[in-house]
Amino acid sequence: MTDAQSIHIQNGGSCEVVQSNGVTTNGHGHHHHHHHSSSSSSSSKHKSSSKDKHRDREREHKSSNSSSSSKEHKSSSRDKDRHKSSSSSSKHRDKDKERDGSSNSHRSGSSSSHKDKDGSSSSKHKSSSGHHKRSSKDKERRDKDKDRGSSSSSRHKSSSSSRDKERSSSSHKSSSSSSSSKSKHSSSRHSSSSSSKDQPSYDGVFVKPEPVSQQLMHSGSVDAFQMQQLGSYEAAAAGTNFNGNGNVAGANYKNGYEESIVDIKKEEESFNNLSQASSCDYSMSQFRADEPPFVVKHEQSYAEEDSTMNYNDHDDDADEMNDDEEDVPLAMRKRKQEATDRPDGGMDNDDDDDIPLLARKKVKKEKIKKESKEKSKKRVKEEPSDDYGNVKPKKKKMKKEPEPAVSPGKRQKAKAKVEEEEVWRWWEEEKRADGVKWSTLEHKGPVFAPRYERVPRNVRFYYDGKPLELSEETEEAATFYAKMLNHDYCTKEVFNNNFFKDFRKSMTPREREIIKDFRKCNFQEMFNYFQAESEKRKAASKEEKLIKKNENEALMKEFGFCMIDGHKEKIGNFRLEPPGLFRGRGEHPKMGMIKRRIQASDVSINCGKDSKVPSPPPGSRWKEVRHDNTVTWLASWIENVQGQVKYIMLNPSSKLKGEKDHIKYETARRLDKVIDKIRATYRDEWKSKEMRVRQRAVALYFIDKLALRAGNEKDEDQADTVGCCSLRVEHVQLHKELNGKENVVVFDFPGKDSIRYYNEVEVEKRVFKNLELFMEHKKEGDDLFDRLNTQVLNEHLKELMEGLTAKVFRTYNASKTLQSQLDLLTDPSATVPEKLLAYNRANRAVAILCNHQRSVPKSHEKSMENLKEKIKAKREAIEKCESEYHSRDEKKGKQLERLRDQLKKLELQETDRDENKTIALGTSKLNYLDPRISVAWCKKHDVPIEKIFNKTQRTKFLWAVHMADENYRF
DNA sequence: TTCCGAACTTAGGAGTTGTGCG
DNA sequence: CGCACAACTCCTAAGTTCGGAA
Repeated sequence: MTDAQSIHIQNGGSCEVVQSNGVTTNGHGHHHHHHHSSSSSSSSKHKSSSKDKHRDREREHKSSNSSSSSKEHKSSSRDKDRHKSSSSSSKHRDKDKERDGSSNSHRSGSSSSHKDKDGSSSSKHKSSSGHHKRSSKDKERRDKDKDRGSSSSSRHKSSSSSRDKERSSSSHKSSSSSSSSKSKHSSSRHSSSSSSKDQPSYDGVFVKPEPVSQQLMHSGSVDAFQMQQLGSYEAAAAGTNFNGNGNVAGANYKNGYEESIVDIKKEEESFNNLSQASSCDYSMSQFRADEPPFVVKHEQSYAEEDSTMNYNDHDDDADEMNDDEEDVPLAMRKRKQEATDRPDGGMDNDDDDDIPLLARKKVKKEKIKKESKEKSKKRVKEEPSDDYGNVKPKKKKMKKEPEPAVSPGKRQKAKAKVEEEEVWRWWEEEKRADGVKWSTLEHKGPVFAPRYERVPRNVRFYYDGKPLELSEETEEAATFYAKMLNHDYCTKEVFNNNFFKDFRKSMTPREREIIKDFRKCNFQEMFNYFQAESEKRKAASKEEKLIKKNENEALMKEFGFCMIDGHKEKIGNFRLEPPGLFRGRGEHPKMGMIKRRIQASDVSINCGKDSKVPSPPPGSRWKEVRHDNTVTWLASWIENVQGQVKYIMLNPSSKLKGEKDHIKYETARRLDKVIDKIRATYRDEWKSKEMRVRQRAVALYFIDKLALRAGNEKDEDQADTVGCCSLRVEHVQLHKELNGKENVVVFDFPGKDSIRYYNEVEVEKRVFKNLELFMEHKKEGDDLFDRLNTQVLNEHLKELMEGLTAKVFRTYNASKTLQSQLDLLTDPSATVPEKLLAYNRANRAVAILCNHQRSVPKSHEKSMENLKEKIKAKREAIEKCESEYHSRDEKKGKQLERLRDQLKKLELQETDRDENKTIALGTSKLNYLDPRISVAWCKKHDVPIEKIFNKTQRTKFLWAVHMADENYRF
């Protein structure tokens, strides 16, 4: 594999990941401190990115919130910071950044206006914090307004507003200030200035880190790493290299660790690929100014066009725009009207109102309430499958021999293969074609949450300083909050308000009469009690723990498995979710609401027609029992906070899940066969006369190159996060030139789970021009791609390849990247630990591409300090040794060598730990990387599979372990 | 034909367990 | 031998996509 070259190709434009180096992420460590910190000042809650922690704390302080909150800080803060808090601010910030100060003002203004429109509701919330909302929201608002009407929605709206607020406030740390000012928190301006670079942190949400600076990295080479990490990490790859000099990039890679890699190759590669870079690490990205994430290679190729086009461009574009009436933004259709606001202009005339697709936003659904509806019943399809007939013998699974095609008849008796016992080698059987998922299914039903146990009488709830006895239901609600007293959530106003509202609902009339002010509630004693209980549990004797463990196992044995088509399979989540407080991520408008206890009468059971129906708890009945073999769930219920259906399904090791997973990767491999054509097509479409086609082509380019998510529209009662199709004007900044790169697009937006995505990407000129066009006459809350949404995009993709959807690109680019990085980084003659390092780097490259982040472990800072201490001590030892060393002293010489070696190791560890601080490798390994690539790599390089996959992963990927040989290639 | 909800995948954090170290 | 930290498991929120209802 080493030949990297072959590999690269990957995307045409896309990504490539890091070349060699790229992979590494870099150290972020540093980052935090840097930037953000300063910004932190902003009081706003949001967190600034990096340092978040600190900030968080700050916030906490600031925030008044309930008394309770007091403590929380610590732990969570950071994490939260990243996500949650940041969110709000972030958005704004983004904008801020872009516009920065001046603009801000405008915005705010505008926003305000919008708000106004929105209406009342918003105002309220806003008041609290933010003010402005962004235009986008405006749209939403509009929608909402329409929908909801002004009234009630307030909350929601409010939520929306809140978002706005948040955004505003948060806005970047610094910049945001403007907005912030209003917002309560807002801090003032800190440095608003920070221009682009600063990070924009969304305050809340992203908290991440700061960029690391490159600093540390040991070697110079490091830079490269950093770069990569930062931004692209790889970006480097292409672009960077070039720009920077290819060498650099490439080289580093290892260097960090030391090796050098193939610079050359990389460079070449880089050309080919575009890079993807991604990431946001918060940290990184920011810093990385240097590198150019993408490569521009294409440009060259397309350059020609551009040139021509350029001239025309304007014209063309213009024309196009005008022309396209068709263009009307999708939204329009839905539109709400409100549209008026926008100046619209340019883009489409048509659109005048154009409401882009969005318009439609839905208001949330009140559905929740409706739960009743459940139509469910209908489905029951019991399709009689032949198989049915038999009831399955529950016998266990047999291990079947491997006969391929065997009919599904499962049961054969086990032959003697003992193998791993009951492994069901479904991958050796034929797949079922139709939508039928199983023939027979029997299970014991879900395990209910333990019933509430009252706290001892001496553990009291205080109201206004006086102990107050609570009814059972009220007390339970109080304990939900008490258990979280030290969590950051408790410092959030939305959380506290939502909780108190629901808390009051659970009270008896008399209690309700008394408890009217949340600030007078004191949960401290309860909190202390739970802490003590927790300690007690930890301190329990071995016997006690063992007993508990056994009980648990017994439960798992009884309810944790089901019989499906004659095989015993593990259930993924056989316990119903216990009641508690809803913990939404980011600035979720519903955080803090009480998730109520689920009763048998809330649960629908799905099982085989001829199987034994699980028995509900004595005295109760299931809401429904159905026999639908076209779905895979065993039980379902509607969760009250968001009104969505929750399910009990099988474990990832099951056939049902594994088969689907296999299909997913096969689809991605099919994409590999047509990717060149697709890339050529979308490039071509950048010149289309139709605005919608251009938008679609540019969006697809981002999805391919940056591995962005599709980006569905969201309701207002959810956190404001976006994906590719839902990007708004404020999430993107265009720079003709930035840090030595041309045509740079800076993405900064809250993605899934409110994780910040920050990336400075060098794009082809034509893309850049198109973006300018798309943004013309739009304001902050407007959709960047107003004629596009995920349905439209996926419909188009379906025409390009069967089964192709936006998410396939993520899977494809992730797996492709792993394959190419492994080829590039693995030295066949290296030792196993070295190979593992290479594997982890390849994995890291993917994680960066996909922007998989994690909060910095709470103990990270401390552990880094410890490590630094050790390094320092080691250095001193070396110095001492050196001073005592006289050239002929062999002993000393050896000792010196040894010490230097140890130092190197420690430094390596430091880098590695720091680099991984904000990067989560598990998500990509579990969901995006074709396991066969890893299996083949292990087989080829004699690396035990256990080194790569832990036990859970091995069971999930058992099919891959059996299917792939060392020659497998994605 | 659009709209909407059901179904299923992807995601990070909390909590628990394992483990190497001093 | 307890500790610090990493590894892993569990949990459930938050996405995407599909297909059926209206």
